[in-house]
Amino acid sequence: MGANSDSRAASTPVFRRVCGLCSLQEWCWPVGMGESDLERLHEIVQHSDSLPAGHHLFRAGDRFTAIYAVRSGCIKTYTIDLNGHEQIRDFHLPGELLGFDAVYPELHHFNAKVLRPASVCIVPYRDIAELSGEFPGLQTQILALVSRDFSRQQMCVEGFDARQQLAIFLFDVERRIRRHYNAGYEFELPMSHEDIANYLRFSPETVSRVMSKLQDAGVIRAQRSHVRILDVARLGQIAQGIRPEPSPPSD
Amino acid sequence: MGANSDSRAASTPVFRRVCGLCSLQEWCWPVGMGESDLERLHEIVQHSDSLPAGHHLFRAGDRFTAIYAVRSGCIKTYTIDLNGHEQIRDFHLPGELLGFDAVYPELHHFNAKVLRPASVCIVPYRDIAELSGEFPGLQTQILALVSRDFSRQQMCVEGFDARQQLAIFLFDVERRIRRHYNAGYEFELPMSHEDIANYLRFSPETVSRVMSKLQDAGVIRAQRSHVRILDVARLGQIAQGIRPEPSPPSD
DNA sequence: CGTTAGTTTGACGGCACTCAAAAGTTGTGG
DNA sequence: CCACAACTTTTGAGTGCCGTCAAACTAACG
Repeated sequence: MGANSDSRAASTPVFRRVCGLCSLQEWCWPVGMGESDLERLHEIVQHSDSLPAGHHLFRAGDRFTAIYAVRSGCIKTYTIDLNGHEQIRDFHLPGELLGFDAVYPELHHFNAKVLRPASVCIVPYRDIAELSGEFPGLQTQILALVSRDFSRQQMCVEGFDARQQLAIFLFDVERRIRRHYNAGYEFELPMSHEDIANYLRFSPETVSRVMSKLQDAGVIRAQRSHVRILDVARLGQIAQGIRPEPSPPSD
Repeated sequence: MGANSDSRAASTPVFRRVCGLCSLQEWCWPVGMGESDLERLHEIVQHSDSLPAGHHLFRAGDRFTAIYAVRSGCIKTYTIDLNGHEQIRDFHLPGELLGFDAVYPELHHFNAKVLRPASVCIVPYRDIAELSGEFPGLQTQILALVSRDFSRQQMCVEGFDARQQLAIFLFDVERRIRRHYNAGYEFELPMSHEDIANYLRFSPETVSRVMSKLQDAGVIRAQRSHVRILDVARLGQIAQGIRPEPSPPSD
């Protein structure tokens, strides 16, 4: 799975070729880290090869050993409920972390499965704990990242109807994708309608219907998973529950 | 607001009288802490007097300075959306923490308001960060607490219909209350039906209706906010989405 | 080119929301 | 102690959104 313990060329600082070049570094770890810190960090981070769709990073019940950072592709975390139905907890795109759910009690609550071919960084938790002692800034950074993901994940539950929830979802996913691949509000949804429906807790048919309605309204253009946001402002308004009706903000 | 800087009698270790006697200590902080650690901890923790219902611990937009631990009473965190409607994020009962939402970017996202007269411990975040350097176990403990609250808060969104969601809610609240006041599955809901409805994202009428149905089914006995769980096992099954119908687990 | 999985579209039904009013509870002042 | 007001909870009737079931359509893959 990993591709870490290979040739550590002596002359050039190897972390430049891995963590140093990684587009994630500004997101994942404090930018203020010095070179020696980065080198130290690189020693404990494992970098995976490309993982095929369907591959599991970990499964519910696995012992918690590491935190993962997505470098490319898409990974979903999910559980299986008592009726055997899949329940998706979150989608993880490049620049995002997963595995924190398991910090306590050191067991994974979720399954993590690759949706689109993905490569990840694997950060052993024990080493993080050690490093935190040396660099107080690191633990603050970790809490900040957890806090960020925490806040974000609550967003999609905020919608009052399917239309608003889907608008929030599209708005959010587009923004997260654009951070790494800017393509002018045009993008591929890395997950199926069925997965979206599962995540937002409605049926695949509803995803389709609401997409069509948004398209009819001229807000987006969507054919299957290929989406282009035509009216960003309007989509944002819908996501925020602003109806083009009455009710001035002065309540 | 605080009542911390009063007579520190020299002879008896004062932290015993405050943090040492506090019923929260086993929940809030590592039990493995030595006496000197506890003493140090007590120095930085402020203990509030009883706060009246309606009092705000902090408001959205406030600068993040401290984490709060509830000692008694009930506190709700909520936001106000663009239409001026309150949206409750969570209820905080004795033994639980709040304020972590603001770790990044050091601003509170939520309002925190006392529902039932409450007393809290106030832990300045700067001091926590300092202490964490000395005691590596502390930051692990904090992450664990965040992780615990994180997991718990996701529960109530898991229900597929009002019946299941309310069952989850009652089951959860009863358990959390019983941790500190064991009264044989009989308890007072510390929040109004309107707050419950807001939190679970349905109408107060639905709360009433579903409560009545659960009572008719002999699962609970409920008059207004006074609730007694009659059939714990059944309530748990409802919460887990188990219908007394077909669908064997072999899918 | 056939098979399969995923998406779109339609018809129908049920759960929960809205509107509305009655009943119960809490707080205040006489 | 009682009367009244303000609020919360309960109960009922009507409506709409979304889920289920079903079928047609499209894309992907061998």
